This record gives sequence, structure tokens and C-alpha cells, in this order.
Amino acid sequence: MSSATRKPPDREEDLTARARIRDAAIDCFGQRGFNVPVREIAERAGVSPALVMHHFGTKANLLAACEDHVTRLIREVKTESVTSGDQQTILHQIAEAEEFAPYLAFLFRCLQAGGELARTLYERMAADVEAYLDAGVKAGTVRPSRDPRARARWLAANGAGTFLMFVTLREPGPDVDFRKVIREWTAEFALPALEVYTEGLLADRSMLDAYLLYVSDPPEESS
Amino acid sequence: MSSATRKPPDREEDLTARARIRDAAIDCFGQRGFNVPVREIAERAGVSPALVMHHFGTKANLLAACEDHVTRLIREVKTESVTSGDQQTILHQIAEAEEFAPYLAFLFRCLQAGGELARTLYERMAADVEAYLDAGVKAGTVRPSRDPRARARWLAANGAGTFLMFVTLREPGPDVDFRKVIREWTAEFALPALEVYTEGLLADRSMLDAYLLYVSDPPEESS
DNA sequence: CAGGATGCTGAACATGCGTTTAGTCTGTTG
DNA sequence: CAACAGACTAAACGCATGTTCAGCATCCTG
Repeated sequence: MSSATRKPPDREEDLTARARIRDAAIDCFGQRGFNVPVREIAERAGVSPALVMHHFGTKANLLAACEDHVTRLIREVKTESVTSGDQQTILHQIAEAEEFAPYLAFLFRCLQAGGELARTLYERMAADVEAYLDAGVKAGTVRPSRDPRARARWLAANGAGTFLMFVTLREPGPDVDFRKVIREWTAEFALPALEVYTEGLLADRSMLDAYLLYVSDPPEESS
Repeated sequence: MSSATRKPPDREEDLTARARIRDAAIDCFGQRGFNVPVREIAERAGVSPALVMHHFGTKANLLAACEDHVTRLIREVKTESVTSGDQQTILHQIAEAEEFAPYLAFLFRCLQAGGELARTLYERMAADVEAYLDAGVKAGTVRPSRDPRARARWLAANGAGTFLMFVTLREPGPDVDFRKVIREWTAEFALPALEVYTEGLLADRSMLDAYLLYVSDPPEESS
């Protein structure tokens, strides 16, 4: 069902060398992290290491070009899904299509490494979640919140962070099969997540009420 | 209230050189990650880089010694808190005492780097959460779960992962003030977390019921 | 065809880092 | 005191890796 419905990215072998290097870099960065040697990227692209520098000047520039390219790809997919009215988290959206796996891996490394792109990625996810929840509240399927923005950000951080943790914990080999990871992830956590999100975790309101009282009249900081 | 109640770790300056190197390594690893050069650790300890090798043989050994030491420290704190009947997550427990900040930073790096210690750390947290929730269920403050173990693991991954995400996103400088991070973290996320945990997120049971139906009679995998 | 731009390469260079080596200093022991 | 052991250091080694250099081939342009 999810094999070839979307536009497949240009991954053929008759690309310009620059593009081939970029794609190889995205693959290598995603599978092995940003510390992968330039020589390995060059080898994967079938060119000499010097050509990488010839086209991108520096490794940091190459990484930036990869970020640019993936960002552009995301934006395309996103606007496409918006026009088709399909509402989901970016991560899941991208995870759907098998051929996007390299880009997903790359994004994961960005999230793992922090930095500017990680922040914008997170902000985008949080905004998506907020819009999604807002629609749900209006439709009556999601409970309203005292602070919708904070709730959305928390849920986004939860999702991304839990996934990050999950992958980090099971990373003995150098390469990660993200399709598999996502499958295992949902298999392990879908039930408890749905359970808590549906029925809650705490049996009474005492903690929440105590906190609400606390924030409305915060005690002095010691020291 | 949390200044000097627990036993302060031996951080005086009249330690054996080996111990000084180990402590310096814990500090450096925690503040700058495991990629910190041996030379910097040596400088911080006030010794020559060669002495580090003389005492630990290799950088990996030094890291292992740090893990050992911190693990031992955790165990001490944990048994101490068990005998005093104070039940909390390890992370919060340790975060309480200011003087444990370097160890907390080191543990965070372990979690971030993955590997064996990260796994055992996570397992320990999950087990703690499970026991904690179990007590709560028995006491009537926590709702029962269809799969208490999975719920505990999910919550543990959520907590650790969200924190990991939070720190990763705000790490421009080389060093991290974990006291401050934890304060900001709770300030931003305490309300939505309590809200969701108390009142739930979804307004109706349709998703949960659909999933329960799904797992009881899973459809075929395509392909 | 001359000449330059472009794509590309093998080899070398520079640097950072883990580690080794050879040797010094100090204290202890017989 | 001689001899030895352990703590400790300056300097160097070896390796990985980012980057540069000088040159070769090819193709376009006049």
C-alpha cells in the first residue's frame, strides 16, 4: 500500500556527480553519523575524495548542502500532504514511504546531533502537533488543554525523544534499519501510549490540583 | 534543604593522582562528551597526558573506570534512599543534590552515547518506575494497566528521551548546567504532563478500542 | 587548431589525537 | 650507600582525517 504511491526521489545512477556525492553523503551521514570520513562518502559515490572538496569546498558545506536538500524534500512532501488533506506527524509521514528511509535516517542524526536544524525540525513538529490537536479539540476527539502550546511541545518532545532514546539504546551495529525500528517501536509502546492517552495515568486529581495551586502562588526559591 | 544532607563525595584536592584523573575525566566527559581529548583531561587533573595512560592504559579503560565509579556511587545513593524509604526516579534523586551534578552530566552522556551502560541505566529506571507505579496502583493513586511492564518502560523512555531531546536542543555552549536545565524542563513541561497524566489526552475510547481489536486479530503484513 | 574552462584524480600536506618510549625524580628496602 | 620500584614527564611516533596541490582529460568557444 505504501510502495510507489508518492513520487520516488531521483535515485538513479545517471545523476550529476555533485548530486551523487550529495546523496551518498546523506546515506553515509544517516547510517553512520556525522563523523563518517569524507573518503568513505567519496567511495560510496564512486569518486575521489578530492572531488568532494572540489564541489563543496569543505565537509561542513557538504553537510549543509545535505540539510538543504532534505529540508527541501520535506517541504515538498509536506505541501503535497497538505493539499491532499492527509494530516500526520512529519516523522510518520516520511516513515511511510520506504524510499524515504535514507532521509529519515539523516533527519534522525540531525536530531541526535542538535544544532540549528534540530531546533527547526522540533519547532516544526511541535507546530504540526499543535495544529493537529487543535483540529482534534474542535472535532471533539481531543480534550482541551489549559495550555495547548505547551501540551503540543511536550508531546512533540515526547515522541521525538522517546524515539531517539529507543534507537540509541539498540544501536550496536553501524547501520540502522529505520523501517524495522519504527515497527518495533510501535509494537512495544503503542498500547501503553494509547492507554495513558485515553484513560490517563493518575487515579485522582490531587497532584494536578496541587501543581495548579503551586503555580498560581509559587513559593520562594531557597537560596 | 538539599545542600549538605547527603554524604558529600570526596572532591578535595589531596586525593591520589589516579583518583584525581578519574574525577577530572568524569567532569570532562560530562561537560564535553566522550570525544574530549585525553590531553584536556590530563590538564584538568594537573598531570601529564602520559600519566593518564600510565594509570589506565587506554582511554577506553579510563572511561570504563569512570562508569564503574559512577555506577558504584549510584548504588550507594540508591540503597541509602531505599533504607530511608524515599521513592523517586534515579535521575531526580541524584539531581536533588547539587554536588552530584558532574555525575548526572556523565550519566547523561552515557545515555546519549548508547552502549551497555545506557541500556542498564534504562533498565534500572524502567524497573524503578514499574515498582513505583505498582505501589501507586496498590495504593489507589495510579490507574491499573493492561500491561504494567510496557507502561513503565514507555514512561521511562518518555522521561529519559524527552530530557535527552530537551538538552540536545539547547546545547550551543560546550558545558551544560544541569540544575538549570532541570528547572527549565519542569517549568515548561510539568503542567502538560500532569494534565495528560491526570485527565488523558483523547476524548473517547475509539482509538484504544480499535487498537485492542487490531492486536487481538492482526491483519496480514503487506509484502 | 589554440586556448581556456570544467570535471576529476593521485599524492602529498597539516593537524589532532591516542599511545609509546626513554628517561628523571623520589622514596623504600636490603 | 646501592639498588630497585613506582610516580611522573617531555618528546616523539603512528594513524586517521580534512584539506590542498599539481596535473590530466575533455569539451566548449573563437
